[in-house]
Amino acid sequence: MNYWLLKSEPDTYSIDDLARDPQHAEHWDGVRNYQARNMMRDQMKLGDQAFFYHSNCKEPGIVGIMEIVRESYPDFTAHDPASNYYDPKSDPDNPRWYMVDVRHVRTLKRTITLTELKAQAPLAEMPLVRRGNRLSIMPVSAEQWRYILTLA
DNA sequence: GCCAACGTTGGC
DNA sequence: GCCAACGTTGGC
Repeated sequence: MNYWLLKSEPDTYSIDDLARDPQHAEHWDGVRNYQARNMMRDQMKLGDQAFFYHSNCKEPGIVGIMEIVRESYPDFTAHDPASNYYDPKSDPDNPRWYMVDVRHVRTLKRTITLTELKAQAPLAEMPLVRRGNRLSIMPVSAEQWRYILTLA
């Protein structure tokens, strides 16, 4: 099993939105970066777990845990002109972008803030805490996963 | 709102 | 294939 960290801006889609969904599950759409797409498309497997990370907000950090409940399939929002994620260059017959389905596992009692994560020596290698990293999907090692959970 | 860092685009 | 210009991300 693999572990991941998925970023979302809470103003757009928050952990509460996911928890509120009747199925507690949603498609993770709008990934428009090739590196992130490749990881999602090629390495994200059913049953993998992922941290839900709130970005670009007052208190950026890890707020919850999700599980991958459907492996990658074409991101239909890329072909919807009304969508913010519309990509006219993506051919529906040869989709450029993919998404997975995630299920809410639990919301942490508190946010593990980016500031706090940056202060942890065992997490120094995480792309998240490294300068200038903007990947919206990144792998988390089993060691890092366990360590982060001890902070919660 | 600022701006550094990074990815993408497209002319050449 | 290079690289300047531009757009986006996301912390602060």
